[in-house]
Amino acid sequence: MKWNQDDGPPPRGYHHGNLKETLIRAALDLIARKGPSGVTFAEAARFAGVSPAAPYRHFRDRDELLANVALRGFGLFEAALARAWDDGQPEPLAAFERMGRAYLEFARTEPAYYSAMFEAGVPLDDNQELRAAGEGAFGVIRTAAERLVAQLPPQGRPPALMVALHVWAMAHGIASLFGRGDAGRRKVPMSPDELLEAGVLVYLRGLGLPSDPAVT
Amino acid sequence: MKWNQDDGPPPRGYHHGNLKETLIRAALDLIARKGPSGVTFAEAARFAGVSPAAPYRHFRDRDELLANVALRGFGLFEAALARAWDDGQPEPLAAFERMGRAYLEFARTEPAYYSAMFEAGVPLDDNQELRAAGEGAFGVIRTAAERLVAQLPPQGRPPALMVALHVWAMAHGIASLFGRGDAGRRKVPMSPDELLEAGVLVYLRGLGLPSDPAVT
DNA sequence: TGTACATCAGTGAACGCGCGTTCACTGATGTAC
DNA sequence: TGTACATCAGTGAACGCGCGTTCACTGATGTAC
Repeated sequence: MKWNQDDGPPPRGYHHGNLKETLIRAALDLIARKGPSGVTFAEAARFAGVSPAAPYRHFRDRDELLANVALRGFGLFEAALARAWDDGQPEPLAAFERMGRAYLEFARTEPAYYSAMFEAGVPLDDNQELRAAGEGAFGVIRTAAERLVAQLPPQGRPPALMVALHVWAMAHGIASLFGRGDAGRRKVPMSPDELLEAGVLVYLRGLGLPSDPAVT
Repeated sequence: MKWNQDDGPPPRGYHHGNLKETLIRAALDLIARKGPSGVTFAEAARFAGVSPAAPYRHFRDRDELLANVALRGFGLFEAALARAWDDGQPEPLAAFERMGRAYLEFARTEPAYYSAMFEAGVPLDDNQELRAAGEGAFGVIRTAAERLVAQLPPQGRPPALMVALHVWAMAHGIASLFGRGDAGRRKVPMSPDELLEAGVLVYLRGLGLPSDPAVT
């Protein structure tokens, strides 16, 4: 599995041709097997079949490599959430629940990305691009929250930002406590999906949703 | 700060006398400075002022050291939650909110313990004692949820376990996304305490609480 | 109370290992003319 | 189209370092009698 680019002939010879990409994939593989702290430059290079000095042509250090993984992860995450939300079609509440399931599905099927994004301790402060990517993903949740809140009568509307943060926190909490296959995760008698769906429904009822009787 | 036991004269001479304790403190210090993956046997020994072989008299390996830290952390955590809950005095809803604040306070003031308990990847499967300690802490939340749920009319009671899991997930989500001083944490325009309190209140309202008009 | 002995807890030197990082280098690729 | 040259991307050898782990050892402590 060394030359696992999606297509095209395996590159050969002196120049790898696709090393940056391959190193990111190697990092994902290492995160999946040993956690974010198990990622080393040397082993990523070995995985890619190049000399240990080669990664320095593409990343300043290990942190920059991990930041790239997280950056890519946020992009995929945002796309997955946006696809599930689908602009609130056909109906915001159902779309919102669908987005919640997409959140957990991402955490479950891409634990390495999720880990790099939220648990690797990549500093957001000195990486504007990464911060923007994270906010892009959160923006999907926030937009969805705005649509939901807009269904409430104007005098009783909570801040959409707060609603988005609550839902994000619950989704992240469930994903991180119960949502992954790691040994060490707590076992509970309901699936993460059920747990999140029920939690969000209770929460939204607390907000007064659904308030429009025309909506099922 | 090498001989920082709480009291008593600094031990001297060939036998340290308090090494196990000191190694655990060293591990906490290292977690606080570098995260769980920054804990090494060698550096813990150096911190304690003993030879690198000494820790092997007390812990089989690094994982056993971290498991001990987590174990102790769960004990402190359970005590802090139980103290805040205070058997639901004077009134379950207020006590519940107090417990929520205690949760976040623990995560904020003892980030090293919190990290060892929830993020270090210490495997719960092969450590029955640790699992029991974790369940002990969760038991406090669960008991509190039972008391709250009992205030609802019998026909509309949700499972207390589910309620406890939802609240735990939200508290953990908030603590882990916004609740600590690390660089890399998201900044939001409300404090974690406010966010959790508001979230729990909305959630409980969704359950139908407070349902007893005699309770303020 | 004293003595002999077993056990405990820490020593310090040693080892192999993998990692991060640097360096002068070189093969391959792209481009100006 | 061909040639000269600059630039790019990877080499491979080397280094210092800290870690995990083992080992025979030894100082200190506890206990049987």
